Amino acid sequence: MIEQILTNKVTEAVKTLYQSDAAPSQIQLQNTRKEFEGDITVVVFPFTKSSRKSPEATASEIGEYLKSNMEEVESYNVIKGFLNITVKKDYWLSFLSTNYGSANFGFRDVSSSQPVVVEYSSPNTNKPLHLGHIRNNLLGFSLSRILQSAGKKVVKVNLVNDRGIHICKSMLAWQRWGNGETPESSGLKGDHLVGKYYVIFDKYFKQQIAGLVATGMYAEEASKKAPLILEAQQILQKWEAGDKEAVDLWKKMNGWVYKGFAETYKTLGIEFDKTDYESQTYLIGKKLVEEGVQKGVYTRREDGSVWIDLGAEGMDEKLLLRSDGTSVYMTQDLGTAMQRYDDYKPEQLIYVVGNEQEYHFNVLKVVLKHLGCEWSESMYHLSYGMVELPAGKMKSREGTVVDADDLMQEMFDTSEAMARELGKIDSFDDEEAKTLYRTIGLGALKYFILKVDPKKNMLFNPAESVDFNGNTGPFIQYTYARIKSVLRKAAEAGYEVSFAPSGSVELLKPERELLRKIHDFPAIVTQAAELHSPAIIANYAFDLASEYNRFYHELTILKEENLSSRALRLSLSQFTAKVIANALWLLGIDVPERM
RNA sequence: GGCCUCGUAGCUCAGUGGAUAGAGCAGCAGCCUUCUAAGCUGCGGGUCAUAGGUUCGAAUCCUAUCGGGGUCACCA
Repeated sequence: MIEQILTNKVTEAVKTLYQSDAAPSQIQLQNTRKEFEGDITVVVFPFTKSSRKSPEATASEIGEYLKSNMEEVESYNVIKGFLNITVKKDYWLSFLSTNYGSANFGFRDVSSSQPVVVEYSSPNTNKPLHLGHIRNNLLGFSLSRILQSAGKKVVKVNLVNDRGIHICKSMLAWQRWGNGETPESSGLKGDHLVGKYYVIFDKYFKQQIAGLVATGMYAEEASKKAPLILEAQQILQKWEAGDKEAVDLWKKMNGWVYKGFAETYKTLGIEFDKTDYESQTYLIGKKLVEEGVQKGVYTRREDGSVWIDLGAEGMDEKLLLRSDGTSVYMTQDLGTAMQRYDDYKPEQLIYVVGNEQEYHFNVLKVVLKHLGCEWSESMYHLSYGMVELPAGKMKSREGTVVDADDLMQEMFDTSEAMARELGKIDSFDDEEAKTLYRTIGLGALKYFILKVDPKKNMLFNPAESVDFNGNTGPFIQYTYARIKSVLRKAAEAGYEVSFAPSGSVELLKPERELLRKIHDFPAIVTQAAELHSPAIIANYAFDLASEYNRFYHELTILKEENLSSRALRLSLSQFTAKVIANALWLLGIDVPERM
């Protein structure tokens, strides 16, 4: 890579010219801004201390040194403290000809021995997936692909929260008001059916609370004493005791939900290597807590509850086990983490979980450390922000959640309407058209969500998310499809899409800009993996597509009569298509051959 | 209240130590006998929340203040 060579040569220049060692952090390279001539810019301000000359003079001296000592340098110019280097076209052309046919340009082979474990999705089994889960799923899936492409072995894990009081609420409501309704009899997706009874529970529960409050009870007390919640707790106790009736119902309803989830995951296009269930891992956690008590790092109180005091770490006292011996959230996560470590000895253990749980994960890390698990340092919480709606926050109880299945269907419908309006599918058969609606609808949704920095809260505006113009997934997909069309036309005309480097071919500005952009891709993948941010890839993909569109409009391709130029532009187009496809693949977005 | 986090154009977002802070949307004006107009070009739009500080250089780092969000459960 040219950047590496340049870094070395600049170090050498500073050493030779000023008898001084430049620290790696002092060597700042950046892409030259478009309004100036050049490809790569060296910022020379850091060297003026050792040169004891003006920034301009320093830049000129280094520029002169590079020009005579580095064969890739064509020329240079100096503006203030910025040394703009123009790289020889031979470098660019050889970069193009050696890489344009490579299927996995920008991706590294998997080289790590220990895997990175990415846990994401992690749904509760009492209601269907919603918009918040979509952000989670897309981030987790995309991050997995990014890490893998940066050379990591990746294991994608889903941790299903299949036990607890919330499930029992749905079970109770179904027993009482369900009349034996099943997904088959109702025509509802399993997860939606179970979610329906969760809502029914809540409705009657609220009525009971209101009734108790009317008799003079405080609301807080009423919510603990309402008959429905007491019954749900009884079911939970029965379940923990292994009561057959409770367990059978639990299995049946969870089965419906899993079927529904599987469908949603499939439509969304995400998958897992392994699925864990909390009903199986919470016991490991309990054992760990016992161990901690025996080691004396956790303390058991008189009532039987177990605590850890994290005052020394600037945190609170934290409950690890209830007085009745049942486990809490932290207990389960301890168990799950330990199991992950035992199974994989991961290089890094990544949790894709909302930022409202930041404190929880900080505590989890420290609690494990107290147990002597130094590996807890390798846990990384990818803490993403909430998805807000124009009307405000999503609240399941107020019916303001955006259901995942509904949302995807809406995207498909909109893309269909749009494609018809634009007359895009006249030559498509039904099957191909349907695939296109899905590809584009999902492309719009995924890009809309992934282009935002994970850690930030984001606003989901339904009207804007179905927009297919501008900075959107479909714009990028369209750029790809158009390149494919050009390549098809070229093949029909008998032009060969191959590039033989030739000294006589010119490299015009739009071509050079496009090549520079493509040249950045491998570095972008590395950066995205380091920062755990699919948004970096998304924004890059848009920049690249924009760059191609400028190239496309400024230069003819098929009508170009100079053979070398046409070959250059065709191979450049093909290269761009490949990189766009690779970038979108990292985001889990498919590309259409035609649109 | 303690801790965490965010605040950039009318709106949604890029930009985390470098040049005159960028896109898209929305608004206005152009471009389809042409390789796909889901596109391209142009115009207008900014006290980078505020005030200090560090630095040759700050939207970016530090401190304080203001504003939004989160969190501090024998919920998950």
